[in-house]
Amino acid sequence: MTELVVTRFAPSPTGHLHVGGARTALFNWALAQKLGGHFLLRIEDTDQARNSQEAVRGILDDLAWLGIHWQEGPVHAGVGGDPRGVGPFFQSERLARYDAAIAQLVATDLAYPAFDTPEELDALRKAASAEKRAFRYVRAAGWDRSAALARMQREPHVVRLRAPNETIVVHDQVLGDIAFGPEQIDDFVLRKRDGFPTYHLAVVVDDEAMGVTHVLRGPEHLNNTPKHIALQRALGVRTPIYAHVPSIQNADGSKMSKRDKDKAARTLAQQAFAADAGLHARADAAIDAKRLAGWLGNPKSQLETSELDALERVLALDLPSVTVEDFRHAGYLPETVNNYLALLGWNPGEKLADGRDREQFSMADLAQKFALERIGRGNAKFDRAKLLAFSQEALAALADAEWLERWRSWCERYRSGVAASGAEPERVLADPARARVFAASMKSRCATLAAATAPAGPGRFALVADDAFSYDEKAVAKWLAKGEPSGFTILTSVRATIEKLAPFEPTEIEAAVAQFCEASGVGMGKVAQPLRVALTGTAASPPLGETLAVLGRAAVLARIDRCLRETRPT
RNA sequence: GUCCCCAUCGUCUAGAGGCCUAGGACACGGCCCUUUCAAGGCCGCGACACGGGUUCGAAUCCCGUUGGGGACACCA
Repeated sequence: MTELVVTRFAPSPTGHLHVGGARTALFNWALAQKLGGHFLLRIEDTDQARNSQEAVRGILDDLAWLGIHWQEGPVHAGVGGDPRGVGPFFQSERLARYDAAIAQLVATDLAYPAFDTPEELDALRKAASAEKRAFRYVRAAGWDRSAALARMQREPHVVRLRAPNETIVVHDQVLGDIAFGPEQIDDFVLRKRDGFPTYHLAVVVDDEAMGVTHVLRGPEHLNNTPKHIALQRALGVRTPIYAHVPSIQNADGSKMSKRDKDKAARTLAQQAFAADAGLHARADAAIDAKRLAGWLGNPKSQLETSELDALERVLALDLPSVTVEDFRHAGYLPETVNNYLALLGWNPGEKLADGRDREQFSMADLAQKFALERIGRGNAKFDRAKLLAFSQEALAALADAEWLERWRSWCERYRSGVAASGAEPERVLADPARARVFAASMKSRCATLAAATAPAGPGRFALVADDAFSYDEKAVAKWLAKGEPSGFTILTSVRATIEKLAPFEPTEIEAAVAQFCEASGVGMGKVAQPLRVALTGTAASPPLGETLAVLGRAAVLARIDRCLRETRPT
């Protein structure tokens, strides 16, 4: 009888999923798929101090967007997971289980109550560090069990495990066997003063209760693993298979974390305020002035996610993307994020027919090919340029209709930001034929969905009103004012051709313009560039046929007229 | 400070003792294509951290050095 493979992702609800967490979730999901097992989601909300419903919702939403679905876990108002959803798996709702484990351990004298105050422990730690030795909690000599148990009934206390006096070997599937000597496992806390379990207890009890067979997690947990094994032995339960994946770092080698955004925001905000004191008024409208001042002055403080978002918006800060939501906002496809993340520390090890390594794969490929043996051991730096290149390629590979659908829903979700940039997606979306041309011409020109609406982006010209763009002076001088005949003259005559043209589609437009060139004996550039300047304000745009077709005849004529009116010297 | 982990082009990586003159991708540079901007095609630049072993033979195994990362909470 083979055991059902169960993997899990167990985030604590402190904000949107960051890339490291997303990759861990993805790997766990993939392993379960590969082995025909279950992937479950468990919210580790045992810290009463930092814990938010909003964050839970955000994480669930992030996972659902990525397409990482759980067979077992929280059921949350239509977000992600299996509709049969077993759960909810919130540790805060499972306190009875942890207490039962504690009772068992205390009864067998494998755990004991301790009454030290946080201040006392703090003093001990300081003393240890002053003497340059490692602090290790040990039960005082002459400890009286029955007195302690009696005292436990009436005094606030924590419960600690009696750490075993033995070396514990972790059989890590990525790193190999790692030995931890007894001096590295002290009598750590299992249950806090507030009655909530610590992470260590909750994780061990739940992994056992949920039948978890494989634990894939970040490297920060490696040193916790011997503690977990010690606890499993005390409890008399199995030890799952462990695998620790390397961390994801910033370009400078520091660990990639949510704090990076906060730090970058402080620096950028200070610069912005220094450059323009008037910005203070705008910032004050968005977030509490006192909070803002406190945060600016104290590098250790952090803004709430909502405050940070508000500040980012009003000051137009360009903050680094670190969470899944950031990348979604930045216009990446979920499959691209998954693909890139998976490649950070894992690869399928396949060669393509042309000799290149397989780097691009789908979720289905991942589910089929994922294997622990191919997880790398070194840390990986997050390379935004490569992600962008992946995004570019994935977007270009989409069918026009698909691109359009993705772009439409992106625009809807981030409507306010799109509007703030001055883009009006409805302008092209309103007409299916024009929308399709837009999609086709944006696909190879946009590395992200957001690029299409960006203020200086390639789709800009099609998304603004006919009188809402300005003319690049240099382009006007070079392509309209100069030459014999001048661009203005050519514009006037080509206008007549355009006015009569039907159907108004890329191929026909291209042909008509080519014919016009032929007939009037001027080169293509002499016609195309003046048209581009008149239509988009600049000399750069998609091919002429696409540019005109996207705008539609009425807009094209209106823009030519406006250009003649506004830029032609009288 | 103590403990743990890691180490191939700038970055992600392939590499399981001879297939390695170390392969691919991104980035970068050049050329081609071209009505502009892209996209695409071709070419180029570019790495086994260092020092000792083991072996007929080391990027690959062992030891040390150096460098990087992580952990040392009543956070997870």
